[in-house]
Amino acid sequence: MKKLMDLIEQEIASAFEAAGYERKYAKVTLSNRPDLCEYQCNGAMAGAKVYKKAPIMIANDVIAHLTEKKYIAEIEAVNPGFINMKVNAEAVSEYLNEMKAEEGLGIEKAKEPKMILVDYGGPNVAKPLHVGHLRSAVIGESIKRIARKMGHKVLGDIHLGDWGYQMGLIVTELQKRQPDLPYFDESFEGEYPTEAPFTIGELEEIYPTASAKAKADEKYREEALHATYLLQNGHRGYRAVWKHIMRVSVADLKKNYENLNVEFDLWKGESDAQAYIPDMIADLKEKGFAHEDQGALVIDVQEETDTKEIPPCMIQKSDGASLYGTTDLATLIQREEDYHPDHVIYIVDKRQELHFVQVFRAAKKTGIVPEETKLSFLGFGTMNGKDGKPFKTREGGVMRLENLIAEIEDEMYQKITDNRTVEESEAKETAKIVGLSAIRYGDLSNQASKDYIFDVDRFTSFEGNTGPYILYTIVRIKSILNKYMAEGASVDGLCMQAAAGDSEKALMLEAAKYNEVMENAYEELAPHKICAYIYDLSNAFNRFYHETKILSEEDAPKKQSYIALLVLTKEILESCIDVLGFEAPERM
RNA sequence: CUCCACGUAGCUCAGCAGGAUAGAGCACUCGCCUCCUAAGCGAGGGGUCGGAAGUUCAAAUCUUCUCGUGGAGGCCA
Repeated sequence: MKKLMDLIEQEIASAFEAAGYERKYAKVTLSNRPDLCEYQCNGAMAGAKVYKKAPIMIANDVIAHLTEKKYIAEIEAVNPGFINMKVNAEAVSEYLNEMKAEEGLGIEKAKEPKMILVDYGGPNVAKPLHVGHLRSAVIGESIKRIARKMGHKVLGDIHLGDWGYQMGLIVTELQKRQPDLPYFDESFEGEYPTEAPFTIGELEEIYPTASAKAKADEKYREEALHATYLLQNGHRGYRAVWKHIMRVSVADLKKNYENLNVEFDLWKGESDAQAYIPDMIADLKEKGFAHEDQGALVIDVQEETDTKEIPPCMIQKSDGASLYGTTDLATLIQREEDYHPDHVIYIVDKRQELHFVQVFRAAKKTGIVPEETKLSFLGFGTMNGKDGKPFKTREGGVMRLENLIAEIEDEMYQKITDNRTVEESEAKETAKIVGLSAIRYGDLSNQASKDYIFDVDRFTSFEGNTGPYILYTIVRIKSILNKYMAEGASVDGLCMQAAAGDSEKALMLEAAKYNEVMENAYEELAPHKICAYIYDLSNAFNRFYHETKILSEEDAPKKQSYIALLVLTKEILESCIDVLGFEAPERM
């Protein structure tokens, strides 16, 4: 359904037209002076020059020609030329009733759904997830869900780092430790064991050990490089080891992402793109897109309008090996073949921006990706500790994601048991749910592109702009609705009446913004706008709650109207937190 | 050195397709539970929006310069 602001704008636009002014000046915005009005239009001032009239005259003119007044209840021109409006409470309640009855709470879904692919996560196999992986996972998941909410067809791809030197290192170290394994017996022709020769714990230890050895020992490094080469060229035993690594590691990653409530539709990785590389390189050479430069194979991506030098996109090192640009391009070929996406969104550390500029340009220039396909880079900032420096453990090491989650859950558990007496198992479960909201909301409430400070105390607080505060608000509503239903009444099919009080109307106007906020968050790929919105909505609800005795209201239609408003508020909040990737408990 | 991002209250952050008195939260001071979760609500103090010019009727928002911080700049991702 249409946005409330657009409905208001239509009325005022007709008045602009009737008064002889262009409709485009009728842009309506939310009032920045809530003490004066609810909505405003500043078009009279914008048009003053064109029409050579004082803004206030235009404003008065427009008001005089306002004939449709379904939504605009009060309108007033104020110097120098503001047009201030208040909305008809009756129309707002009707709007909300319609919204409540609709499937998607009034969201106007895309008429032509796009195929969108979100590339996020990006963990390396055989390495534990650390806090650096949090942002990509949380932001990507949210972008995916927002786009889905807007009616698009969206696939999330984890894009595993599962190929290359790191794998060679593990194979080499494993061979040193267990040389008798059949994988390393060149004459072995039988079936390899189905059981992996290591656990995830061992794997996580093998990699850093091997990496350290390679740095210290040139010979070891060469062995690892050779193992990498053999693996990539189909060495039977190494491939079998690689499959074990993948199976063990992916199982562990799935578990960890599940704990974070992050779900990938595709578990593709760099290895999947590998098959496309030889043809791609041959093709790029043949068509003249790629040329040799200082021994490496590159694609020029410099454009005339550039103010700075953009280095070429490198697709092959001088030793013939491929590198991340190669894989990223090949992955695009694969995606084009498999899904033909209209839009690919990369959720990656912002420091990789230049690399993606190169890849995007190369992809477009070479026709790997059609001209009309949108390629977006959503770069996120660093997660810092309280000291403003990259987040570390107390000992100064890299913090594992699962440890961070556990720490937050403990903190939450403490708070829950300190505040109320709850059963052990329920407290644990609630701590988990609320803890996750604290982490995600803490991250998402900041603009993705900026660095932010991860402050455990602040994020787990129940006060202020935090996940727990939002959940607390939802729980409050649920509690009232449960009591209402316990009296034998049903919450279904109730309708709202026009708001009688200020806090009620404020809550209603806030609720009416839902579809607009969601659309805007989608267009700008900005989950933090949803956070800001539900914080406002929660505040509006809590104010209303404080002044209004809902269950003890004696006027039955009024009471039902309150309940209907509560149901709608709850549904909006739940829809928003779902898009942010967490949910509300029954009690807390 | 070149390019990019950021700089808003003591702290953490919004606002930045220009609009009226720059907003929250935390912290600080005060008030509100015989009443649906006080993990709440209300009130108060706290700002030359890093600095300087410019564009405009109007600049935190746009442009240029400048200072500070962080980042990137062909064979790691």
